[in-house]
Amino acid sequence: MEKYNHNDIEGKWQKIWEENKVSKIDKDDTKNKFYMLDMFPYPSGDGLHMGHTESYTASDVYYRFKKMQGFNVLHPQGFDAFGLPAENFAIKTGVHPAQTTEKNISNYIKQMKMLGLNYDFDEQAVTSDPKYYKWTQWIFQQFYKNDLVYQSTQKANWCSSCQTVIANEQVLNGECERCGTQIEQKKIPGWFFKITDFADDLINDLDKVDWPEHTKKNQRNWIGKSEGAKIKFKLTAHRSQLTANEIEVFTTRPDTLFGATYMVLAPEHSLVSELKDQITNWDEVEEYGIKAQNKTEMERIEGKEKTGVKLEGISAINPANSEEIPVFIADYVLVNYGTGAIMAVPAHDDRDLQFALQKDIEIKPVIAEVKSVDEIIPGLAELKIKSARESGFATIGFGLLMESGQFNGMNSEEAKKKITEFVGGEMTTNYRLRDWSISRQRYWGCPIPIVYSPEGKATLVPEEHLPWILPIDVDFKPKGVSPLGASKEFKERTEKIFGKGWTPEYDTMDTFVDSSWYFLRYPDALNDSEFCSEIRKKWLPVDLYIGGAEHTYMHLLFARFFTKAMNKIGLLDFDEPFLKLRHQGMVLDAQGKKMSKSKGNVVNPDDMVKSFGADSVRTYMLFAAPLEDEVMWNEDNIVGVYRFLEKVWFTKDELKEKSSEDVVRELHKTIKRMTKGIDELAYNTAVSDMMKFINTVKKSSISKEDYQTFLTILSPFAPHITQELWHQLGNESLIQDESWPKFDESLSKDSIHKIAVQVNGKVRETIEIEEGTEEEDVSKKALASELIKKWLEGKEPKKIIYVKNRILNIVVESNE
RNA sequence: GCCUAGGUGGCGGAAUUGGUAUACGCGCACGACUUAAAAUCGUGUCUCUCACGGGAUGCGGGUUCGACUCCCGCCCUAGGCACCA
Repeated sequence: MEKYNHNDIEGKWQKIWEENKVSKIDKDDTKNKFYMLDMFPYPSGDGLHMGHTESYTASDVYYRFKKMQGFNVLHPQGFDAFGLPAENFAIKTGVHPAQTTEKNISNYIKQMKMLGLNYDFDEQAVTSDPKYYKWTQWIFQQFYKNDLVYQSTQKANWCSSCQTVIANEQVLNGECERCGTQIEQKKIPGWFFKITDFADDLINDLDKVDWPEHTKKNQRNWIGKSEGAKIKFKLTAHRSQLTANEIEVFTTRPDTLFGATYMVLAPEHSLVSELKDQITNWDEVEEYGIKAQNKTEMERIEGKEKTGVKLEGISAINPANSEEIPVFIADYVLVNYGTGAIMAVPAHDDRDLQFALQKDIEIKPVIAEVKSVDEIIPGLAELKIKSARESGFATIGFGLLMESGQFNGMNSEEAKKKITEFVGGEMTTNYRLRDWSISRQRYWGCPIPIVYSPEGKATLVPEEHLPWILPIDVDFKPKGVSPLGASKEFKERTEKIFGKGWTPEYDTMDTFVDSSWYFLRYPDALNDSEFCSEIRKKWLPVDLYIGGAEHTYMHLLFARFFTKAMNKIGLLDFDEPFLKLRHQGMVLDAQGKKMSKSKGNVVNPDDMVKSFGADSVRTYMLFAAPLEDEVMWNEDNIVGVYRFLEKVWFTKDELKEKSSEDVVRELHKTIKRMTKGIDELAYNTAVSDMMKFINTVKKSSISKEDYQTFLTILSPFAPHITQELWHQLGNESLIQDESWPKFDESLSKDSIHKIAVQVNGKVRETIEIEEGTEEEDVSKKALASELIKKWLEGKEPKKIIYVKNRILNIVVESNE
């Protein structure tokens, strides 16, 4: 008996597969197409991590399964190669990001091949490659021409010491992660994509796609559509004299207008400075404004503590009841959501209530959560106030209006419109989604193909000059402007083409732009004259997309936006990029902790493959937990899968003329379950089904033919060992020649069922019945059992419930 | 704080979607083989009880003949929160 030597087998077949180019497909043949897409990795210096390993194996299994089912499967891979880590590395070491990236990519490819992942690396998409980003820039141009791009400013975290914008995640307790300097919020000018134009489509079209429900829910919440009203409040100053100023608020609850007992403006609201002369505590107001400016958005909205400052000398008039109410600025109101101002109804909004309790503002309930007027008891308002003060929670439900003048007794929904009308407001829709700011003050990104005239007017770089190449003569150290500003070549190139005094745009694009369309490139990755030819576009859209749940919001939303925008322009004839989406969970260490370099608990797939083989690593990754759950990488457990493969290996030496009947039945059952299981990406149970099968075989006997069928269904998980055995049995190429086996429905079912017999819901006996036994006969058999007779204690059954082939419940009495 | 998901043996997990809770794997214990060990094979392994039986799916309630599964209220963990990818 020959030992199972995974290293020899895997190396040998990987070499043969590469030489025979088994990953090549005819891309012009889209008749029976299936587009299987992976989220492409950022090629970091740490190499492929275990999360990639799981996700890519999952897709590789599905790819092999579909291929065996006769589909022409596109299964590409590429690299999201622009990004900050390479740039930071360059700042530290001076090594150019292009060099780092190239090195990392070749390492990634080596690792992917080592895992037996079958990609065609001749046609990749590498976002930092000018051949790729030429089309990123070209799409930017199309967006620009179609009025989907504009210039504006946005607040960002600014580190004055590093002289650069930094991400929220690099801000620790308000300080720069790198140098500890206090972070300020600075207004940065830049380019924006009009994603909000598509807000409604981005919500509604989720109905068209097969995605996890929670992912859809998250996207809807992120877009945050809310129906409400805009209502204007007049302002008074100097002992209640009306001023010319008004505050417009956005509210989703205009029905509670009579309960608005104060107003809040975002500290940055333009009206605040306009009212400077009327505000008698200006110093305090200004100081608060500066503090709020330097908080990140999350610091402002998190936590129960609400802060704010009353604008002394100013009041507003509640347009519903003409009452004079105080006006505050508070940082829990954000300037870029709604109108940047709110009417506050502490009785019916938790945040308003918290603020009101701190500032001792009147709480005025105006909604009774009841269905009929009779249920509104006297003193209800007082009760509600008391409960709000004690619990800290407002009542936010709907119901009938009270304490609201002529609207008393009206239901909330109707009152929304009526009250809005009454005060001259307007019903409107508001979104949480903001336009996409794509400018980054970074080097290692796609240059924005814009140049400025000496007068400062922005113009597109004409298509003939694309790719608008990222200059290489730069110093990576940030100096307050984008690194591209330091390039002599870039400036000279611009002046040479456009004339003296012209300057290029120095910012690069958000790397999310690159990854928002890469899947459109794969079908025709080598095309120099189009981003994708009409023939190759038939591969699109993606049939199945697998990737991490951490991309639930941004990447997936941006890619959907790109698809919709390109559809609108006429570049694509579909408007959803990913028909089916599934996530893979995170891979944690054996203690359930996230793997990170700083913790020193990173597991390297190379080492795992060396010790256990790619087949074991692949199969174990998928066996350890459901795909979408977290996987704890426990090295001790992988031996179970290794032993399973060894059993498969040695079974080759024990083949018999004929399979025993239980093996035949188990085989058909296993094929049936695997066919369904792989299709649903329920890989963990699919692997356990195969283990059960082998356990049956060990106790029985299997023929060569049935053994080969089993190798076929195992091959997507463990392609190397199955191919080797396939070869040893005298066959050619499993992956290229074999099709997915069919199962015999009648053989896949048990003929005898063990069913549980319950008395009053408790299992008291198990009986065996044949397939197709009538309910009556099942009852008879059960009632004839001595054990059951004993438990019935001679009482008459009240009710008998039979669930086919599963359970029979005899109800004698309820337990009273 | 807000949005979303999840809590089942010593551990990873299974449960035909409301029908015999703990499949499969790891670990552990005992046995076989061995001078011995490793490997392999076999048996056992939720818990309390001598037993008859009873109790367990994060905690507390509810619906049902029957609840890991559905409903209500808590607690804990994870992901995301717009310049990391």
